Amino acid sequence: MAKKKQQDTLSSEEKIKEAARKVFMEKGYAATRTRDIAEAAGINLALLNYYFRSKEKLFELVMQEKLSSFFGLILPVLQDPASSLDDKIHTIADRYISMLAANPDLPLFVLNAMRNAPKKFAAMLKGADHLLQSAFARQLKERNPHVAPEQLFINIMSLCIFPFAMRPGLEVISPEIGATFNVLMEERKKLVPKWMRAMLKVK
Amino acid sequence: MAKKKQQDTLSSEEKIKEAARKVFMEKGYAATRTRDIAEAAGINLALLNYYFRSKEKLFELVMQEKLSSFFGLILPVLQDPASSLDDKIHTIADRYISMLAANPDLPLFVLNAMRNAPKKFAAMLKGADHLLQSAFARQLKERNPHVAPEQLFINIMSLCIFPFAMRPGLEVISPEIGATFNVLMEERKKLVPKWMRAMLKVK
DNA sequence: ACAAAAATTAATCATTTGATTAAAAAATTT
DNA sequence: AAATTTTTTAATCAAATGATTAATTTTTGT
Repeated sequence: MAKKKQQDTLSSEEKIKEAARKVFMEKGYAATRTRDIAEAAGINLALLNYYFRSKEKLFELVMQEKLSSFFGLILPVLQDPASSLDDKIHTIADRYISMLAANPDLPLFVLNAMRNAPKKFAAMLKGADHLLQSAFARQLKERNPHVAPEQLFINIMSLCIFPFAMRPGLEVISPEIGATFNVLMEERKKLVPKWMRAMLKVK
Repeated sequence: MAKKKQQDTLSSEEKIKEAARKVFMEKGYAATRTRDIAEAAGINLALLNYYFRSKEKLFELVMQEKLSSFFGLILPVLQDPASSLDDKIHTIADRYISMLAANPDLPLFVLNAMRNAPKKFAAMLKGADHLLQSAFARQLKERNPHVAPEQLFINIMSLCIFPFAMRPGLEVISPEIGATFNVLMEERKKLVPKWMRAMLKVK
């Protein structure tokens, strides 16, 4: 109960943000009612607009946050010239799988955000473009000149992120996978680097 | 102009279905207004309810269709005991990449549908569960007893499908990828099988 | 303790939205 | 061609929804 006071003392503004994160992540922008958020936050509907002006502004705040945590995790790694390629691959796999195990709705939320508002997304990622000039791309190209580095970048993203996006479907086509999903993902922290090394040998 | 007559003669019911496919795929269920569909179909709003009773019924029709084309493509391959493992991998990669190049919105639509209505999705896929008892799973296990077959199943799905789901994001972090996306995907038809073979050697 | 500012609420508004109704138009049947 | 059925539309409804307003309560500063 050491943390109880802090929870109860959460400001209304923070309670609304917290509720907005939860509801927007679970249902997406269009399916979310501002009343749902107000109820989840335990505050009056008008208070939401008092603090955040509008549903859209509140959503952009949440989106900003989520995109930052999603890409903030990988961009510094890609651009680090000091670490080795193997290090980068290991770090990306390990961090992404850990983060997504704790935030299972994040992939679909980010994918939808990118598709529905590419302009806003581009604005938020200003300066983080030009993947192909990154240290990661250079190292991939050095290790395997036969395959375009963007292909291998797509691969590590796919292997780490997509399993979480397809989880609900996996649970239907194989209940066993549903039951052991977290174990499988934990295994992937070590497997993805091994698979990437194997793929890097392919011409 | 050989087909022109057929287009113009499209029945109202079919025009509505066609418009519903387009709008639902682009915007998702919640963000779609029945009026958008009516307008895109060039018919009166009331006619939509006359033929399809409700927005939800119309959506389920479209979802049924899309899920069928998405999974109908892979399930027979997985269960075919006659074809080799390499054949299966090649067929899946080739067909998925071709289909998704022609239907770029399909992955996100299917992922959202599975997450938002897993019950309905399960009902539609009745009899297609038990992936782990499929010929594909058995062949994976024979070829590489060290890695769980579900991991490799997840991998081929990820490598084929995820690139299309992340395309809008890729275009932002690397405009060059955006410009050459279709070429990259075409290359992947041959690369994915090579990568899968390489991964199958990993213990 | 009092005034001013900030936070919170109930009530309400204006639009949007899915759906229905009743009537008109078109097609089909007799 | 008259009657019947099917298709289509304009008008409208009721509920949902994002947002505002005006009043009340709470907090802060003096």
